Formats: sequence, structure tokens, C-alpha cells
Amino acid sequence: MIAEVIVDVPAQQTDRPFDYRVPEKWSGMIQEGMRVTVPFGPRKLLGFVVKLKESSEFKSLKNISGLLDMEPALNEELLELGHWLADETMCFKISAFQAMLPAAMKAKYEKQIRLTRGMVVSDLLPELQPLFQKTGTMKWDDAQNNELLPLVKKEMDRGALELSIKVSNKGNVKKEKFIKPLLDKEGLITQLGEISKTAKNQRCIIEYFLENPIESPLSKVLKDTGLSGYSVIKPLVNKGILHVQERESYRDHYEQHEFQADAVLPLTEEQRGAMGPIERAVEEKRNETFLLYGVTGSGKTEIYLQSIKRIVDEGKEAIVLVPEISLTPMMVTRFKRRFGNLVAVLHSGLSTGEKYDEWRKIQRGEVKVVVGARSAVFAPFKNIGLIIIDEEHEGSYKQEEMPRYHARDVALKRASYHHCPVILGSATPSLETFARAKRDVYTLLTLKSRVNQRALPEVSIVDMREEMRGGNRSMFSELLFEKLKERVEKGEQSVLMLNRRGHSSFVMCRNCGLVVTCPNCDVSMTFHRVQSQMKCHYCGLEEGVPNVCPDCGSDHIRYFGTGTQKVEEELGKLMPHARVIRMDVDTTSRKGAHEALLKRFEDGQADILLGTQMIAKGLDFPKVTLVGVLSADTMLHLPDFRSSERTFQLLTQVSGRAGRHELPGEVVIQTYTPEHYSIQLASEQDYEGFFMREMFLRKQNDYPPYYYIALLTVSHEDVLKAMDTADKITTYIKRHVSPSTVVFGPSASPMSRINNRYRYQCLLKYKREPNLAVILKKLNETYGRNAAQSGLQLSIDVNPFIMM
DNA sequence: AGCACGCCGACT
DNA sequence: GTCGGCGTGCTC
Repeated sequence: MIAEVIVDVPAQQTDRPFDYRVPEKWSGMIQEGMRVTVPFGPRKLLGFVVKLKESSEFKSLKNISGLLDMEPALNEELLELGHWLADETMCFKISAFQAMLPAAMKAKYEKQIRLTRGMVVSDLLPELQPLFQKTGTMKWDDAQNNELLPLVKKEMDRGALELSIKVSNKGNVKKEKFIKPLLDKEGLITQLGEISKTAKNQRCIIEYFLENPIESPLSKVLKDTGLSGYSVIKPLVNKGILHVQERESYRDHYEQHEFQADAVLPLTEEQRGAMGPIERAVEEKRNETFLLYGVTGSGKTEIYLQSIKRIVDEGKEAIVLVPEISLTPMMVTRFKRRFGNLVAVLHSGLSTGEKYDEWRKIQRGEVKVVVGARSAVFAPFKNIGLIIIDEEHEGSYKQEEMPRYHARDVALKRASYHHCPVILGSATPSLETFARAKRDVYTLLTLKSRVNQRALPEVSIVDMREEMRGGNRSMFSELLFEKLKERVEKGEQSVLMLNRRGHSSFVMCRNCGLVVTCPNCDVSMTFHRVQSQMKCHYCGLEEGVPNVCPDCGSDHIRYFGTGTQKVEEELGKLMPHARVIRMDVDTTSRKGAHEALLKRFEDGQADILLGTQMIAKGLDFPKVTLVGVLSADTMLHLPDFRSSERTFQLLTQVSGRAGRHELPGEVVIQTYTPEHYSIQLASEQDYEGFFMREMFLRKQNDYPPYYYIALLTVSHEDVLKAMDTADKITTYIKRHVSPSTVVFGPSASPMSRINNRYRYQCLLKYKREPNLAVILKKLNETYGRNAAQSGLQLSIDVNPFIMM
């Protein structure tokens, strides 16, 4: 038998199957989708079997050298999905396959030295013999560190030793010892009498099993008895008193938490109205896409939960995608309470091992529901009954690295394979989605009212230019400051949002106007107060703050703009009594910090929660009655056609944070452009008004959803090379596309230089471009080919989410 | 991506 | 004469 293998080399020239012979001993075991190790040139690599066949065109085949899986890592559906993903996003097949699996299943390559076949340990130099005694191999690094390489070299020249590469899983399966008594109560008591009085620890263990005569994990036994190490147990096992068995176990991130089952909430009339069509689609196994369009607080999650319940009762599985930042303990708790241990959770807070274990639970069918961020869309379920994408409009569903996929597209693809419905949920759907719902491509389900009948909060817009003219130079308008003070006095909570981290956004010389910019990226650097450092948010460069202007030598250096740190500082001055929690990338980077801060706020340990966008999503605190947006326009003027849409969505989302419970809520939006439609309409919570307005503009400018777009970015350390190549690419495209396609460029990218690489781009807008795949593939081949040598990088993003 | 092969410059 | 620079091309 012959296997076609995609090898673990992400390069243009190796992005095709290579044929290998399957050794006789594995012919019954090997299956498509399994990971294997294969010799590739002088190396040994991981590869995926994509096809099994009887014969090969190729004459001198090598053998597959090892199996890494007992079950296919990718089942038939996922294997096919991988090919589709590679085609669709223009990425290498190997990258597509790896993206669908947990990082733990990537290859770990270890150089090692091994005894040549036919050699025995005693043939070696005496110094080396003990090292090879056990396994006949040793790690290359160990040999190097212990200065053994000269000896090893000698033996290698003689042919006694040889170099080999060990290929293994990056992550490993956790094994745990389980201990149980082999004797009954009587027997244990007898043994207790026979053990010497000095063996205190052994007696302690026996006494433990007298009280708990059941099998327990070793870790539990040790913890309960306060002893440490297996060495205490071993003699008892040897005497035949205890029995030990090593078994696989799962690392459980939520081990410490207990989740009490909760009751199914009664649905409102409106919710039931939305449930009906979903239930019917589920019943009829119809591949229908729903847009569940409901204001914040309208009870979308309960609809998800009850739809999933039906699926699970029928023995089918469900995938729920949630944006990374909304995957809060609150959200997890809600699912765990309803579905207990039938839920797997996948998010970035888990360790590699924990993610691997959740994946294995899914693959083995031990769980029926997955709640997770973007990559959970690849959950290896075999019988999917429903896929849900919450906060459908969120940008985090689009992966910005190599397989540049959108989870929504993958979900729709998988749903069509499984003949199951998809629910897209949002209070502010993306224009693309809402347009499709209006054209009946998706079924629109609307939830107009909040579950508890709470009115939407009252929103005030403050014109900061007026404030400025009125002599208020602080970052708080009078209105916001008054309201904030009032809340603090009343003991109610407020949320303040500013979508910028750091202290001030930039540092400028007032004498010559120089702005401190990153030497690698041509973007202004951000001042961070705590470390008293300038940071580049794109390449991560950190530098000290200049005392004098590096250009003109003037000491009139001033900090401009406002960051979360500066707001915190000013709040401290203006309202010394208010307790503030600041939440941004800097205070939440430590694992678990995010949760801890929110918990503190929830427990009422602070009056004000100050943060960046991350506080805008999904949080639900009963005591929050005021939401302040310090500067609504920060993201409005970015060179991206979606900036209005994103501003509208963000403002609508934060506004929804206020007054979700008994107390009525208020929102204050500060802005320098109060007349802008996305700010006006967000304050009125008028999604449909915004939709109409924005659609008109998109139509005028040939943007999605009227046109599809593809963005090609060329980067090179040399400006001329980058410009020149972008020019050639643009010319090529112009010559080959159909007349209805519009090609822009080449132009400097809005981020003209990142990490010392100059960036030029070319943009295409098209309605139907039958040649697109061929053209892009061709470009990828010609310019991606010698990427390493020429230093040129070409990135192709079909349907980009961020234009920069 | 690695790694070998291979063809031209400055050295024991 | 050789060691070593990195251009070119191959890996079943």
C-alpha cells in the first residue's frame, strides 16, 4: 500500500503530497488523516496521510517510518475541510492541518545519537557505555553539554553510532497513578499489626484506605494524608497490600470550581417565537443560517442553551463560538451549569496540555458541547447538530495569521456538511450578515425587547469642543464628572471606557513638533507611566523617555493624548475617595488577572471600572448605572472602511452595559465629532438606521457587502524592492482580471513600515472574479517561491477584516 | 524550510 | 593547491 503524505515543511515547493510505502505491519492500521513520521531527504519529519492508494508513479519510494496516531487526527470531514481551507485562504496544506489541531499535536523534533543497528553497548568506548545502557540512545544536547561530542564523533566515524531525529508530539498525555487496596478491612487491620512501628508513613496510608476503601488518584491520597512522593506507597504495593494502575487523565482547568445544575429559564413570547424556526430546522436537519438579531439583554444566550439542549437530547453535538474576551467565567459557568461535564471549553487561558485534553474529550465523544473562541470551530465532532456564533460581528473571528480564515465561513462550510443549522447572534450584526438576512439568504429572527423589560439606557452626547471652549481642559466633561461623582456618593458603580492603553498616546516636542516614533515601524510610540518607558504597540520595542527633543534639543517635551493610566491618575486627583480598577492589556496580561479584576469589581470592591475595549463586551454587573465613553472618536478616523461600523458597534455594546437590572442606566459619550452618524445613531440605539446609512456609503464606494475585496501586502526591508514588486503585482493583476473588477494600488500601506519592513499594498474589489483563485495562486507561486532568499514577503488576505 | 551540491575568491 | 562563500535545486 502507498500513502500520500503532506510533510511538515510550510513552503511553496513542498506544498504537495509525497508518496511513501506503508510497511506491511501497518497496512491494516494506517488510515487517512493520521499523522506519521517520514524520511524526507536527509531529515525525518511529521506528515499527514491524505490518501491511501495501491500504486505510485514514483519509482524509488521510501517507507513510512512511524505512526503518531492510533486514530486519525483528522477525520474524513476535517481532512476535506483542510484542503478547502488551504484553497480558500491561499495557505499551505500543512498550515491548514496544523491550524485545525491543538498545538500539542505539532511535532517536536529532537536530535539524538543512537547505536547503529547490529552494534551493542559493549562495542562502544567505555566512557560512553553507561549512557547508552538503558535505551541505546542519548540526546544530542546532553552529549554537547557534557563535552562528549568528540567521543561521539569518533564512534560515528567508526560507524558504531549514528545521528537520528526523534519526532514526537509537542504535548503529552497526562498519566496518573490510581491506588486501591487489594485487601478487605480485616486484611488491612491484620497488615497494620504486622508493619513495624517505625514505618509511620506506611501505617498512615493503610489507615487512610481503611477509611476510604475505594480507588483514588495518587495525588488525592498524598494530599489527604499530607505525605509526599510515591516512595511511601511503593513498599505497600510490593507487599501486595495496595494495587497501582497508571491511567490517562485529563488536566481540568475548572477543577477548583463547582458548577451547580441550574434550571431552564422560561422563555418570553418573543424568545419562543425565535426558537420555533430553529427547532424546526434542527428537526428537519436543514442547513439553514439564522441571524438572531436581538438587543443586549434580550436573552440570546438562553435561546442558545435551549436549542443546544434539544440537540444533545438527540445524541448530537453543538459548537458554540464566543469572542475570546467574552469567554468569561460567567459565560463558562452558564454552560457548565446547564450541561455539566458534557461541555468542553477551549480558550487562550488554557495551557497547551489543557487544550489538548479538551480536544481529546471532544474527539472521543465524551462531551457533546464545545464552547470556545475562534479555533473551536474545528472541534472534531462527528455528528454536529448546531453551530452557534455569538457576537457574530466581532473581529476576533478572523484569524490574522497564516490560515487567514474567518470562523463564520468555516462554520457555514461545516454546517453544510452536517446538514445542520447555524445561528449567528448579535445586537449589532456585521453589514455583510444583516444584508444577507434582508435578502433572505439568512433567516432573520428578531428580539426587540429586553427580557426583564428594562428600558434601554438614556444616552447623552457631550461635545468636547464646547467643553474646551468653555475652559474645561480636563478629560472629563462637566456632565460626566457630575454623574460620576453622584454614583460614587450613592454607592453605585460606573464603567469608563477608553480604547487606548498606556499613559499618553504620544510624546511630542512643542518646539519643533517632533513626535517620538518607533525606529522600526514609523508609528508613534506610546508612553507608559509605570515603567516610565516608551513602547511601540506594533513591534514591542521599549525605549526610555527622552528628556530633550532628539531632533532640536529643546526641553519642551510634552505628553499628548490620553491613556488609561493617565485617566486613572486624574481620577485619583479629582476624586480621591473613588476606588478605581484599571483594566487593559497591561494589567491583565498575567494569567487569571482578567478574572480577578472583574471579580473584585463584581464584589463591589471598587466604584469605577476603567478600561479599554475589553470591558465593552458581555459583562453584566447589576450595580452599574453609568457608562462613560471618554473619547468616542479614537477609532473613527482610522483609514479603514469599517471604522464607522466598528465605532457604532462598540458604542452600542458599551451602552448596553448600563442598567441591565433594577437600577436604570445612563450613558455619557464624549466626542469631538458629535454630528457623526455612527455616534448619533449609536446613542439612539438605532441599528437599522445605521445599517441604511452605512450601506448607502458602502454602495457608493464599492465596498462590502456590495463588493468582495482582497488585499495583497508586499513587504521588504528595502523600500524600492517593496515598491517595485507591488507595482509588478498590481500590473499583473490589472492585466488578468475581468473588466468589472477594480484594482487599486500600488500604494503605501496605512502602516507603512513595521519591524523595519516597508509595506506596499494592492487592493482588489470584485463582484465575481472567476480568475481570482488562479491569479492569486500564480502570484503566490512566483513571489512566495524565493521568499527566504530575496527577503520579500507577500501576504494575501481574501476578505480582510482589518485593512491596515 | 533544511540540506547538499557546486562553482569562484583568499589563504595554509 | 584547499577552505569556504552562498546561489540553485531537491526532497517520495
